[in-house]
Amino acid sequence: MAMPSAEELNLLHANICKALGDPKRIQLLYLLHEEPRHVSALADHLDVPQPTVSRHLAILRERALVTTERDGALVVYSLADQSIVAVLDSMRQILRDILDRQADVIL
Amino acid sequence: MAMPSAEELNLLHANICKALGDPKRIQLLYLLHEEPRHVSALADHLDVPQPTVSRHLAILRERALVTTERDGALVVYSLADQSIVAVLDSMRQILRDILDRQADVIL
DNA sequence: TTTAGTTATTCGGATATCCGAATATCCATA
DNA sequence: TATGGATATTCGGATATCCGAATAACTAAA
Repeated sequence: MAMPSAEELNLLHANICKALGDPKRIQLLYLLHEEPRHVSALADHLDVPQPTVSRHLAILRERALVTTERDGALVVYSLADQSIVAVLDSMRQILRDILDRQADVIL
Repeated sequence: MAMPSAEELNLLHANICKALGDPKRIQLLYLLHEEPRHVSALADHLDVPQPTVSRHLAILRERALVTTERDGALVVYSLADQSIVAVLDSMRQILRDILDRQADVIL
């Protein structure tokens, strides 16, 4: 993947968007923006079972959106690139504008 | 949907990301950023059957990311909010940074 | 009102994603 | 090396998404 073609880049781009396309994963990224956290702390914050969080984290990890570091028995997750939350914030602003303009948006 | 809860907002947010999570739809948004275009023009540019483009456009339309205007027999699509491409560009930059750092990213 | 051109929808099967539950793996400590 | 806590993975069925093909719906012009 030294020089991805425009087509490959679009595919990777879409895969990142797909990784963001889940409410739990969005919350995970915002939580990790506050501070690095280990898995069970994230599971507590999201109030979902630990295996579910681990699967979501694996998806973010495969896309290289988060990184991991071992701390004894814990695995601490961090954002690979803090600017991902800026992207999420921009999208949220667009969403607010859309909601202001019209209300018949698919839930 | 006057005052969406944080949870609802996350869901809408994820739905927008999901709408972006397809290479064809990303290309559609970039094409519409260049200029408003009608359906068959978009189909030609993407080299996919017209019904496929219409279905992708419907997904973007349901999320209010694009708007339509009739011009005789044609239906002209436009970006509802031009800043969506800024978001896509930011994501693309993050993607480039990721690719620069490591190569084992899921295709 | 017929015809031709443009766009939207439906149907079907293949594929992908989701989650709960169970379990495997890894690590530190005793 | 045995134990317990933390994390990752696998399996299964339900659900969602994808695309090609066929067709329906709409528009303008004859």
